[in-house]
Amino acid sequence: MSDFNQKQIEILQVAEQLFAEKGFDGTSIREISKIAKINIAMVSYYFGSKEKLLESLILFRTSDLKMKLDNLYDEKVSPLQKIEKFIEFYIEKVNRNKNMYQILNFENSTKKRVLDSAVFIAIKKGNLQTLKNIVKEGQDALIFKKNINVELITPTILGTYFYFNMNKPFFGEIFNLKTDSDFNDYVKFHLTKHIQQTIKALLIYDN
Amino acid sequence: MSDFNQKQIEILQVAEQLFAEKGFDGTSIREISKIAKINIAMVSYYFGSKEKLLESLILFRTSDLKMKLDNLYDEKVSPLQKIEKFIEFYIEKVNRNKNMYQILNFENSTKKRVLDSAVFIAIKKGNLQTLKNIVKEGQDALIFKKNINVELITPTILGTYFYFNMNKPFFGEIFNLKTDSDFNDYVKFHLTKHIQQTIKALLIYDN
DNA sequence: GTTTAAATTAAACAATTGTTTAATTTTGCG
DNA sequence: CGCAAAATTAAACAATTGTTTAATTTAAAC
Repeated sequence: MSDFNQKQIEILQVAEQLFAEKGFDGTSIREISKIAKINIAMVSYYFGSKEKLLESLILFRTSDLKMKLDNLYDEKVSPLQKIEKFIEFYIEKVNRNKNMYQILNFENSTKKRVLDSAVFIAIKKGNLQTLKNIVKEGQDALIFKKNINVELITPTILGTYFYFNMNKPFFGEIFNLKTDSDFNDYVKFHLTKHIQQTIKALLIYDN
Repeated sequence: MSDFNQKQIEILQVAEQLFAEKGFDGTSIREISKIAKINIAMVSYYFGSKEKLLESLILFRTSDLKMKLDNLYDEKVSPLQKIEKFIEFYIEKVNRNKNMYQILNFENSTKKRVLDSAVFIAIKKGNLQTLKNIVKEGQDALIFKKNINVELITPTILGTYFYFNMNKPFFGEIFNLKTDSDFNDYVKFHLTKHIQQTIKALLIYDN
């Protein structure tokens, strides 16, 4: 497993925050060092380089990104409730790790760094399979309609969340969300519900 | 209006491409100059600074970002068809200006630069109003259900698109999209349809 | 307490950054 | 042509970047 000592973890946490706020290229080692209250040489000493610091951060957080949604499949609840729970867990998890996702989303779209996408593709495929199982169960029970493009459900779930998050100033204004707490509450109680309703409608309504 | 000469436009186009690919901080003026085949001093000469180059780029593209969807409101088509057209136009426009949106999305989430969000908030509010008009029309005609959180529809429309775009490697693999042309075709014919179906279901299906 | 390895430091390193300067070339107009 | 403004250039600039060095301090083991 990831064997980082306390000092390393502190550095990683500061780096995570700054990378999310200002981007990898927009963050300097001196800035990280200053906030983490360490000497600039410590980053190279512990991680080797700035690039490897990012790799270590991803390694450090990867376990957090893995969803344990498989148990959902066995539960004795209706497919509809499984979908609701799937979305609730997903949004909650992504929202808890929003800084890491912010970093990954950007570094992934950027052509500068090639972060090992094989790991993340594997995770995404796992989550997709879980979703496929639930959808199939709902279709077999004649609750969900046929001809569902399951692969595009996750983009709608996470995309809605990310777009909402990326446009914090706009939605903060029109929904009058002043603090981070207000924002998180809105995500938890209203945005999650919107996404649940959207996906449920998509799965059920046959036009 | 924006009075940029041909040389300036060439620089802006190169900058747009590179900023989208590598981020603002990840792109150097020398890199832009090299590709645009100009002297590095020309950027300062024409735009003042790198930061102002970004501002000029935004100014240069802002008119492209404005949607002319208002005419949609008057058309003699059903609210359902208006929604379909709204989404089709929206996705088409965003996809055509994807580089600019990529830049704006990132620079907007970053706490480093404060790009004048007032302009974009105004644009977003305008689009939102158009959508509200359509939804209200559908509700009055008893086609759409009551209690729709219209503000969250755009996040679902654009969020789905952006998430799909941000994860090009993943979706390229599972959908076997090898070229950019394949990708654009998938967006145009399948992703757009998915989003249309999703929003229509959300507007109609009452659980 | 001595010794050895790990941790920490300040300083220097070369490379790259955005920007400016000052000189030269090109352009357009009378 | 002659001339003034605009465009273009190479060079230098100071600042910041990531990284390394070599010396010092701290910690742990014997």
